Amino acid sequence: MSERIPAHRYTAALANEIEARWQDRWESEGTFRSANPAGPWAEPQDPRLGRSHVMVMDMFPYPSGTGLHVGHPLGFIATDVYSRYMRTTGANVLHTMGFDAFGLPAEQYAVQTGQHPRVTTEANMEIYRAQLRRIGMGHEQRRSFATIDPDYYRWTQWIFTQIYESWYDESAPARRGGGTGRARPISELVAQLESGERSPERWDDEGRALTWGELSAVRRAEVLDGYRLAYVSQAPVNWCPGLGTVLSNEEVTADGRSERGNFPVFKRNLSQWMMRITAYADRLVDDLDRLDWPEKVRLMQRNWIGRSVGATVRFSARTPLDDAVEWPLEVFTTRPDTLFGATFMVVAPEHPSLPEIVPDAWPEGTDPRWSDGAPDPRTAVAAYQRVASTKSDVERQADARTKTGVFTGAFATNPVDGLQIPVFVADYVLMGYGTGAIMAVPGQDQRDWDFAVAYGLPIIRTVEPAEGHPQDQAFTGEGPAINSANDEVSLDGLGIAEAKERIIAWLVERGLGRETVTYRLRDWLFSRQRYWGEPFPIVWDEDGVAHSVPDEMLPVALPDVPDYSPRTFEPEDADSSPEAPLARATEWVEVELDLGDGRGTRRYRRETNTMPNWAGSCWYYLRYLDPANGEALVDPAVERYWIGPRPAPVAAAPAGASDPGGVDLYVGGVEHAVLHLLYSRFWHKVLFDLGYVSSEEPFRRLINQGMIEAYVYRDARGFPVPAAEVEEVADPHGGAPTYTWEGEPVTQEYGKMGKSLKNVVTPDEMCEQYGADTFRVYEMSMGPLEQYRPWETRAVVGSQRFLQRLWRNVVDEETGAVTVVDVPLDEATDRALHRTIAGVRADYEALRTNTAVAKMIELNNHLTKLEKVPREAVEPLVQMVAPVAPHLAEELWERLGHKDSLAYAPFPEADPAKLVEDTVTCVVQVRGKVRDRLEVPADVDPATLEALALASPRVQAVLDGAPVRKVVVRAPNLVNVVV
RNA sequence: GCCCCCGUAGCCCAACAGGCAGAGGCGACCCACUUAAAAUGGGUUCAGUGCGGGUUCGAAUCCCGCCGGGGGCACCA
Repeated sequence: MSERIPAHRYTAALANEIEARWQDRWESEGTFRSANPAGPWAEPQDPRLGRSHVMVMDMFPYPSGTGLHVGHPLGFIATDVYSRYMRTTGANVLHTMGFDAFGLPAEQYAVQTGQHPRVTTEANMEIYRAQLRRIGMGHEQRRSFATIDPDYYRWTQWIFTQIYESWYDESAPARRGGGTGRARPISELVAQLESGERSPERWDDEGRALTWGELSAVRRAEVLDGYRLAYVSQAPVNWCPGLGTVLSNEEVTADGRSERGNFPVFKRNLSQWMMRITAYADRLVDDLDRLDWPEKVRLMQRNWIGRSVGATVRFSARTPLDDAVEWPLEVFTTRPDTLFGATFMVVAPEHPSLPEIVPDAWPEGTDPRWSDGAPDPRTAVAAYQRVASTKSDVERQADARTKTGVFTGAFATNPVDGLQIPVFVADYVLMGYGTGAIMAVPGQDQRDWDFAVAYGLPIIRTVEPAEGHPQDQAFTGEGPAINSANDEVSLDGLGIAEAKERIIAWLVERGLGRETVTYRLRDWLFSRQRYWGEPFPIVWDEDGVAHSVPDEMLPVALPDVPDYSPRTFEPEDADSSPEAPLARATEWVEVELDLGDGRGTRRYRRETNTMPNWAGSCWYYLRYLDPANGEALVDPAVERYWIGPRPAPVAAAPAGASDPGGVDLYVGGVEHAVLHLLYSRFWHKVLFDLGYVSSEEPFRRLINQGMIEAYVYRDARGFPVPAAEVEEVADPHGGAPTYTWEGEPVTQEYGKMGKSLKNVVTPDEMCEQYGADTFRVYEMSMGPLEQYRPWETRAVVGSQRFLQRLWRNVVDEETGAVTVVDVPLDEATDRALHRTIAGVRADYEALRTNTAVAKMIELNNHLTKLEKVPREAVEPLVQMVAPVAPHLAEELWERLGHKDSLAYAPFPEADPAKLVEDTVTCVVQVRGKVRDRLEVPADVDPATLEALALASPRVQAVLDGAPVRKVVVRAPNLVNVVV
């Protein structure tokens, strides 16, 4: 059996041996080291610094206990191929990989096993490192780190301190370009407060404005918290008893459950750390235009930020029983042009003005539908509030269609026509958006229409509906305004945009309203009640005032504790409260420190929350640049060199846009479209504002790699069976095949790869059975990087055959001797070679590795057919293959007589003269259908070509004497005869 | 409900900027090597581009409407 296989065939065993050897050599020679211009690793003499540079990055992995499956390295291989290609073009390439190592699974595993999460996490990282090495990743090892390294999280804490010690000054000029608004050190705000330039806006009991000097330390801290970019707030947050922690909005799904674990989430008022990401909402939206990112991701971020431009309009509410008292009630609307159609108002159940505006008794003639059978408005509103507060988000969701609400007994004055309109309370208006109150315009809003119909309220159309628009629906489309005039202003006949402009101008003039921008984005909840995360660099003094820990005391190390678990609760126990595990480490919590603020040594309590998992991934790309720097998170010259703004903006940027800088290529899954990528952009912009980085964005170009999916087979009971053991049974009648497992029929479905689905294939198995290079070639030839595709192990052999043929084109399988000959290329081979070089180069450049591989297979197949393989053809092919199959390529390169690694050997150049053919095949069409083909000189002139085509007997036969109306000539490729 | 992406051979995928539908791989079939099988090598097969219209001399490609698949958002005023 095996003894019949030629001794020097490129088998999995030989591949494995070659691969291990080259991996050792790359490591010992430091092949993938890139050169830094400054900082601790400065190598200013490195010749690459004078050439181009590129930073290539993958979203770093979380080292889970299950290791990698074949889907995970797809993006890693793609970036490795690109990096290896770029090195052969002379570029200084930075490509490394670290680990996102804080996080919930390690902590949960630690809780189960009693092992420290650091121990299990580090063991997992070792497994990942071995797996990545085995598939031939050309990562620069010395730049790798994990977020749990104290040297790393020291700087994560340092950035937190910078954010904490900053405020957003809306009126300060932007650091670069036009406009205003940037983060500034809080000390500059304190100076303004001290000098009286800015008022702390605090008053004594008599209403006299207090000066900064008159405030107590506690009240000063409170004032500053109103400005800081990181602050503690007592606010409704997402409390998840099942996980024992609070969660950010981004971590809660639309149906009110935790993204991780799928536990119910409740709104609770709790004191928590927040990040003022909302201060950056505009820049986070606007700068998306300057990035080369998938449109889909940019759209998701725009939706998440949810900027909408509209107007705030002041209505005044009063009760019929007490005419004298008027309460201003502001609404936010994106359609101020429809103000004349506002026939009622709705406020959220939590609206703070409700107690003031609700009267003691129903007004005369209150519609019985409005009162919900309650004896008076106060009872009705209180009952409604009670029901609304107990409804979970899921329940609210479920009743989204039916509109419920109750009349408050109050009326409001519509400022455009002075009409009295009833004020309702209803839960379809949310306190968390706009002002928590709306003007209801049933004519132009379907929700308001539904409510109006349910409660018998009037409907006035103020936009002329389009022809054929159903009579029983709101019209939300474009059309001329109608019924929209008072003594001073008329919108009638105007389109929506013009009408908005005119009415806003009128409202402003009368002091009744103003243009307003609102956002769906909320501040980022930044604290978690977990053990396995970065401690906050914050201590609390005995007055309850927070202080940041001085830089020289960083890192604030995570202490060892006997018990890693936060207290978790029954998932449905909404009344439980979070308890952080660190709070139990009393020796760590209670400290005496001199913060260097002139107050001397004092007693403090450490903050016991930890940072969310996103903190470490917010800025790791910056640390890759300069990981050994102990003085700064990154040397400014190093940052400017690698990711500073480029001279030209990205291709799709709007005219006049400047380049924001950032990582040249970032590849990762679309699941991080909002969370990680939004948080990271926010931190980066703060660091930019404070002058620590020259780039305005972290990731200049982003690609979302597709997922590798797999078939799942289930038995009669619906349980997954091992996919690898399933047999395909061809249908004898040519229909769809069926599947069996251990002789029993099973069903096939398509989906994710996962342990519980019993369809996991690992890179280790593939390396063992085929070799790493084959595995890499297969993954890269399955399709475009962005595409989702099914894994098919039996198809891997195609890639192996390709490498075997390539091997055989250089090495004799029986003797191991190199068989290439030093003879000049025949013309066909020469042309094929240069066409391939040109094509492969363009494909690598554009990350189209699948088509690059196809072209190389084509050339290789051509060489296979030659009697002897010329060196002049196969050497460039080996170089071209190197980015995808680096071990095999290095081995062949060495056997071909080269001493140095080909990692930096210049990529072959195509000779343009050999890309143009002397003769080409011209297609002759009649009425767009191909009727003949002509071999013509490549430089044939159109008139000659036309004559040739018309003279073609086959064309004449098709024409059959019909008059020719027109002849389209695209010399030299095509002639189309129109009759 | 709104928005985005994708439908090409039995399967995975090519087709650059509208111009010959096929580069590559898997499978299937045939042949060679083999006692045989596997492995390897050589060859063959297979769609008119989801459906219906339109623009054009010419459409997989552009436009409109459906159908199917995937994803995002969802009482956001």
